[in-house]
Amino acid sequence: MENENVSKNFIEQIIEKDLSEGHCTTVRTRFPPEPNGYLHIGHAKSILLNYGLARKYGGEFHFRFDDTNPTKEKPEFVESIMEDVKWLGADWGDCLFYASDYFEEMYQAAVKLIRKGKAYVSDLSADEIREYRGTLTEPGREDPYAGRSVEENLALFEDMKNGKFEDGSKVLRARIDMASSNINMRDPVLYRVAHMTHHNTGDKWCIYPMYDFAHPIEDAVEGITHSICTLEFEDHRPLYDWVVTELGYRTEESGTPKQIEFAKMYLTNVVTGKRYIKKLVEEGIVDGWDDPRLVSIAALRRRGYTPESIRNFVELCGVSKANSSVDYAMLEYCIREDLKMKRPRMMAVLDPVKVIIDNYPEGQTEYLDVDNNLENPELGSRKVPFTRELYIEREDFMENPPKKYFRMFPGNEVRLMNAYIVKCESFSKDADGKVTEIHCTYDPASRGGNSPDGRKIKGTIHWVSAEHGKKVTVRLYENIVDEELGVYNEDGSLNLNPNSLTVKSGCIAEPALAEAKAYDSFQFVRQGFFCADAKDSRPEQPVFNRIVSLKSSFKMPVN
RNA sequence: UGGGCUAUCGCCAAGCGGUAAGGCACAGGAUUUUGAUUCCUGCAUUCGUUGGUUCGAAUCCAACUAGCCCAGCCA
Repeated sequence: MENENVSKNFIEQIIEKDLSEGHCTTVRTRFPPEPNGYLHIGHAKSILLNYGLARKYGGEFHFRFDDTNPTKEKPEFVESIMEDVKWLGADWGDCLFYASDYFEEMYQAAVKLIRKGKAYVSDLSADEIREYRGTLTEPGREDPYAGRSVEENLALFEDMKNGKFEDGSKVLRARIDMASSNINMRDPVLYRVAHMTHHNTGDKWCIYPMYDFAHPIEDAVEGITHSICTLEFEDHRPLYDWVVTELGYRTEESGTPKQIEFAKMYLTNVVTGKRYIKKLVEEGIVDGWDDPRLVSIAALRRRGYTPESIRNFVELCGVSKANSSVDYAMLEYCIREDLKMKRPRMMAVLDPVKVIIDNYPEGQTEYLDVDNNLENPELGSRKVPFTRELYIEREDFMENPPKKYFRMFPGNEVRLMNAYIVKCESFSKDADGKVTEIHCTYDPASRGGNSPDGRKIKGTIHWVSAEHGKKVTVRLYENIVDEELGVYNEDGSLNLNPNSLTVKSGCIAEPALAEAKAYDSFQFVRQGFFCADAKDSRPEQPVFNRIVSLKSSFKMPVN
């Protein structure tokens, strides 16, 4: 972010222009979620964008719950949202706000508009309002109640506030232009009646402001300079401007608060829509909002993604106004990049086959010194037990290897990582032709995996002592792919691809891995990055979720 | 078919009248005790299309085409 060479995105350009032309003297941004669900990767972009901008220009970042509609909001969601924002590292300091704290101010603002003749109380029903609004191609018609006097409107609005009217029986509308080509300007509803207990204000209010009226006021009250939101609000900007100028919050010179829109982020091949995620959760297809297959912040955390990797990802994606879908490979690149230097690299065999070293003493255990991360000595080292009987990966042995296969096959020498060079002498198969046991001899002079005579050993494979190895559960997740789910069908049918979750129960890991604690993550040698599941880990047998696999493996030649 | 917005490599994305940054992905090659990493190398004579202005256009103008958003008392 401090890099001078990085080009500025369009929002930064707007801000710098405002700063240099004196439209504002400081920068204040905000992240205003409605507590009606869990945050996902798309929100992370908004959070980090707003937070990053505030930091970059030495301004302030506000975290505000946009809780103006009690019918959809729950305290459970404010908890989870707070946790996620904190985890992402967007430090809001003491700038935590609730839109509901401004209800009085908003009420007074509405009264002000009525006094100016810019708002009126309407008795039209929701259906009637829709009818009067017209369509995309036809203008709307004047509300029959638009002619009420200021005094009448004042009295009616006060009665609305005092609970004299049923839900839906009256609304306060702005008086703008029923013929506007922008439907949002056709006398939008400012306040509706809803006799409902609000999670923050309780039963104090029975009228609640609409987003279009509330949001500009919230921004203005907090001194937000740049109100950054997504593209679908572009058509609302004239209304935002109307509210903020009619109420005198914004003058010609200042120009702030101002709304700026950017394109939402979509990821290829994953379900990003809050609506769909909600459905998956409610139908029990996934195991909660933090199911590792989802891209909610909670899920990414449980899966083992780090805040740093997500920050970097968002940075890499950039900001623009063009609708786009970022390749999932970009996210995977970011987590690999972040973890590779800072996590221990351990050995675990996902699909074990037994290896016996015939010339190694029976009953002997050697503890070999192994660096936790060859590229980062700061991570120290550990002792790994080596014995006569071991497990290696089934795919690391082939009876009839194709060309350029340089792992284990009869007569070939390979290096057991950090241990010894061994030569495959023989093997046995069961009735189905499945390899059951492989016999090797080892070169005692090659301790640590060195070749004392300098001979080249092309293949290095990982292994686990049969005697000391511990069982761990490993889950290899595939992302839930849109097409396979059928989430976009008319009937909203959902078909979960059975391959989207694979449990490999037979995984044998080196002892150190059995001690993993929640959220500990490791690079399993040649298997990718894994994270100890915070929800399912048991002391006796930890569960690891794969974060992302390593880039490639041997590609079998096609004959 | 009213209004708003967008269009630059497979995917993001710079560029703001002076002759197409960068990243991901991909493909070669070198090093390697992870077929990982690292390291080189390659990867848009062309910017949705067609015209125009200009010595010069992805950048300005015009027309067209495609995609997204808007008719909640949701946000």
